Amino acid sequence: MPELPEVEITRRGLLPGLSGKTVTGVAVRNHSLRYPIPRNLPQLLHGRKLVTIARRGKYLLFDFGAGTLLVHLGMSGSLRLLPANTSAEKHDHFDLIFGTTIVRLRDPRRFGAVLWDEKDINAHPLIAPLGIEPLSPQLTAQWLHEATRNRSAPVKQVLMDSHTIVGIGNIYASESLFRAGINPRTPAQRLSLARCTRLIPAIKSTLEAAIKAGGSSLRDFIHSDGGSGYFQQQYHVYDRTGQPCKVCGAPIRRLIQGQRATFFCPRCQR
DNA sequence: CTCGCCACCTGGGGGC
DNA sequence: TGCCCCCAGGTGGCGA
Repeated sequence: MPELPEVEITRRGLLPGLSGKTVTGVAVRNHSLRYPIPRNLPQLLHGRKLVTIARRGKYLLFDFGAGTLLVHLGMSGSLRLLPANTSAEKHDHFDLIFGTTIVRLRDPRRFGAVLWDEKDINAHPLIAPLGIEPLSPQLTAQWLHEATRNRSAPVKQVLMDSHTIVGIGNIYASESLFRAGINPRTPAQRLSLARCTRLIPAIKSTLEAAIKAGGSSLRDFIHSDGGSGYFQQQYHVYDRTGQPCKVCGAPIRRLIQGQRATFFCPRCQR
């Protein structure tokens, strides 16, 4: 389910209801996610007060001051705020309980993660190697141009490489390249500075639009089906194989890059 | 270093 | 209805 916008929408949806609250319990129904959920997590978390929720890439960082709970939603994860007496369903693996309110992780494919760290979170082995935040002012055309000079891989795959830029997943990589008019197969090192200058605002506007679309139905996203904000997105190319380009009418094409589907307009994207 | 491929896991949809 | 195959929004780890 989640790329950066969905993770950010989740963060914003959870924060107001949880900041300053104290953990009264933890329920783990299935430890076997991408990494095992620590066996002693209930003891580790009990009685701790949540300071805030941050985000780094697609990781949610529940900041308890003296420690951090890392949560990754994988391909199919979602977090929702629910009344504490809500019965758990099949793929509800983990609850963080704050009195009468719980945060529940549902993740059918179990590619997600729930981990605990008491050291400097920025030094955590899963966090330290992460690349630049796409919505930060640090990400500029010049930065991208320099960062791609030795990258022979297709630009689409470089956009999805979390050690370069975080948060851009399969959907928004295709959508950003469409907005920028760049063919996804272009070797990243062959992007001119002028093309980087088109691509950066395309990435930022794509992600910001998705956050905005999700934010407009935040209540639904967090409180009901976990996905309603997401599907209001209007895709230009993603999952539109054979349908006419909304700009030029040419049929949208699908190809495989790194075992992932890529969608693009062969006329608008050169 | 970078690249390209594999693995992890479950469920939904289409074809027969 | 059942089976089989393909597909799915992520990413760490491997060998080359």
